[in-house]
Parts: sequence; structure tokens; C-alpha cells
Amino acid sequence: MMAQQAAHVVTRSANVLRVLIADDHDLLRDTLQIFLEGEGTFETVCVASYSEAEALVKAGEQFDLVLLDYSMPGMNALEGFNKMRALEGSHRVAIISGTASRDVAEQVLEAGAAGFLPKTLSAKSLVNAVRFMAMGEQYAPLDFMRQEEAAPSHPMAERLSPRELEVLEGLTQGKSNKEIARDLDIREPTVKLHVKTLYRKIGASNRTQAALLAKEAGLF
Amino acid sequence: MMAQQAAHVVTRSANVLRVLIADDHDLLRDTLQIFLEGEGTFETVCVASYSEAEALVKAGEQFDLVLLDYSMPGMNALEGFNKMRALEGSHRVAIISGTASRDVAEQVLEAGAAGFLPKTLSAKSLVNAVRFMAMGEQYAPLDFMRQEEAAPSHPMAERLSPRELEVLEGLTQGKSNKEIARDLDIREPTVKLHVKTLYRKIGASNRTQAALLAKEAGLF
DNA sequence: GATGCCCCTACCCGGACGGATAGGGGCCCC
DNA sequence: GGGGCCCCTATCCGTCCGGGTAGGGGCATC
Repeated sequence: MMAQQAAHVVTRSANVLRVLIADDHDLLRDTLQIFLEGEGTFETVCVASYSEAEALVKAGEQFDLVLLDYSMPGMNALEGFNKMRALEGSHRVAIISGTASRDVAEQVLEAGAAGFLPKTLSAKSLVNAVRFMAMGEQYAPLDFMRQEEAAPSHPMAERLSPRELEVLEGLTQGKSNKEIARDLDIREPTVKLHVKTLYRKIGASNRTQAALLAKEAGLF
Repeated sequence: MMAQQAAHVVTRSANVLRVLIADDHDLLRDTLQIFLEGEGTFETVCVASYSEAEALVKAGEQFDLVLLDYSMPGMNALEGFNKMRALEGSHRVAIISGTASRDVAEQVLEAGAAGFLPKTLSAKSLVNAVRFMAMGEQYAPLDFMRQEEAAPSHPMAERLSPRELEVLEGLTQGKSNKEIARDLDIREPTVKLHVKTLYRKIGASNRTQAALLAKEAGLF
């Protein structure tokens, strides 16, 4: 099952970049290996779990870059990353993931990772990124990092009635109930009712919290 | 003054990456050229203004990457970038700048730039980035992109006293005066005083507006 | 037709808020 | 020493807000 060849290579050419790939997804692992070795300047070692990766590093293997799958046996998300980083030699470590969100990427980079690779990258970009990181640079796909954390489909907006949304918009503009009433051409007591109801729906206890929650959700 | 050698090279080896460097800063231009050509895989053409760069491209020169200084004669910030992008051949264009802020970088990348290079990068990173971009990838320094848009000197924060800032932070969390008082271990009337004063200073007329203004300014 | 949801209006009350005014103490700088 | 700024405390008042309760009308679904 595992393609762990070359795990005992000790001789090491100065111009060859050694990369450890730890991923339980056979296809990705093999593809990456083939592409990298096809470059001629890479030497890859592949394992399928975090524990195997850790064992190799503890045995004194040297790598220019360690690629860890964010979700593989023994990895336990960030914990594995931190453990690997704490090992002797402080290898350059990058995270590869098929599912992780942007803020996971941010956390990882913040913690000093060499990079973050979503599995949506093309093989070509993947190879470029690996080379880039092995050279000592920090990489993450820019479009991935720039995308709004918005995505959560606004579960908030969907629970509110149209009128409540209009009122909420008024709240996000710092308006008083009276102003909102005037703008919507309804009586103030009605506004107060909508305000109260939407508090319950979105979990706010006053208008400031409601406004902030709405802004955070990307509304208005 | 200009190091415009090689501007007329037409023969083009398949494995050599041609880069056009347009920057009115001689030192940077020469350094970059020396480092890149030292790599052996780069062929560089240097000019010192936007108009010269445009002339070369219009004359049919082919480049794998065009580097444009964000502030050089004729560049006119984003305008030059867009003009260059609109030219025949749609070269890969990257921006290099010593002063531009993060949101300029975001705009440029959004507009489809091959990358953004602050002049604070090391020569080594610069070369790596140029190679990376010439390979077709998009680059920007991650730490630069991840930094908070905080910097703009917060004219707001500077007008507030330390205590008022603490109170304002409470407001941005949707807290009541009483809660803020408890957290800061002062009496509620004091909180109300600070609240009232900071309203005047930042131009808010109620706590929701204050909280929103603070958030917009990037505080907290 | 009954039920449910949304929208509107209205009244109540206690508490919170916005604004003004009036102090005192500490600190620095002129 | 005086003036300025910041921080603290306090009282007063009118308004707004948050929460509750109680309706009526429209519209869809069951």
C-alpha cells in the first residue's frame, strides 16, 4: 500500500531537494511523487500517516520540506503540525488539505508553516509551490487566501423575515427606532417589535450586538 | 543612465525566461538584473519609465513577465498597470513597489496581476518570486498580505485617551455601560462620561454608531 | 375552516442610555 | 504657582430601549 521507497537514502546530493510527503490519499501522494521526481531535482519520501512521518524525522532523516496532510491517521489537525515543528531540526513544514477553510490556513501560516496547499491546485502549481517552499519561501494560493470568509451562506439572513431584514439594516446604520420607523413608513412600536424578534433570532441582546453580528455575517 | 542593453534581442531560447524590468530606481533595477542573470535561466531587459516599457511591448518584444514599478515616470499607479495589461499579447504583469499598502496589492491582484512585490523583500526572495511568477504562478508575500489593514495611522485612535479606548472596546463588544464599568473596575457614571466624550471625538451619536465606526477603522 | 406565519398597531413598565453640570485628584509643562 | 489634560465620581433629567402582553388583517397551507 505504501510507497515508502528511498526511506533509507542517506547519501544526499547538494542540489537535490528532499521532500517528505505524508498523506493517506494514495492517488495524490503518488501523483505528487511522480511529478516531483520527474523534475529531476527532487527526491521524495512518501508515508501514509503522521506517525510514520514522525518516525522518519526522529530517526534523523533530513528533509528540505515536510508535507503533512491536514486530515490523515494520527495527524489530529493542528496538533500534528505543532508536534512536527517541535521536533529536532525544525524542518520546514507545510500543510496540504482537501477540505480546510481559509482560517485554518491562516492559523497554520501564523504558526510558521512553510505553506498551505489546498488539493484543488493543479499538479503544475503544486510542483511549483513545493519547489518554492523548498527554497525557503512561504507559499499559499493567493486566490484562496483572498476569498472572503463570508461563504457561510448567511444562515442568519434566511431566518429573518423581509421586514426584519430592513429593520436590521437600519440597526447597522446606527439609527434609532424612530428613524427606522420613519424610513420604512411604519409606526415605532412596530419597529420595536421587529427589533425584539430579530434579537431572538440572531442571538443578540441589544442593538449594538445585532448590528455587529449582521456586519460580521457580511450583511449590508 | 539607463541599462537598456539586450533590448533588441530577438532570438529566444526555449528554456530562458525573459523578464522586463521597469523601475526608475537604478539600484534596484541593476541588482535585480544581476541576480536574475546570475541564475543563468533569465534574460532581462531594463527600462526606467512606463513609456519605455510600453514602447518595447508595442514593438513586439515578448516577455514571460513584466515588472512595473508602482511609482515611476508615466506609470500613474494602477493606470499604467491596466494599460499594460490591455496591450497585445496580454503579458503577465507584476507590480513592484516600495510604498504601496496592502489594499493596493489586493487591487492589483484582483485585476489579474501576476504578483505584487514590495521592495522590502530580500534579493533572494525577489529572485524566487520572479521565477515563480514567470512559471505562471501568482505571487505576493504572505506576511505582507496577512497583515491587518491596521496601519493607516488610525486618526481616530490617536484622539482618544487610553481609558476612552478601553471603553470603546467594550462598546464594540456590545456591552452595556454597567458591564464595561465592572470589567474596568470603575463606576458606571465614569463609563458614561467616557462614552459621551468619545462620541464627540469620533462623531457618533449613539453606542451602535461608535461600535461600527471603531470596527470600520480596524480597531479591535 | 382552522392553523400558522408575517405584518401591522398599541399600551405598559423598568431599566438603560444620552446629555448637562459639578466636583476632586494626579500629572506635566509653562 | 497656575493652567491644561486626564481620570475618577456623582446627581439630575428626559428620552430611548428591551421586554411583555394584546390585539387585528392578510395570506398560504393543511
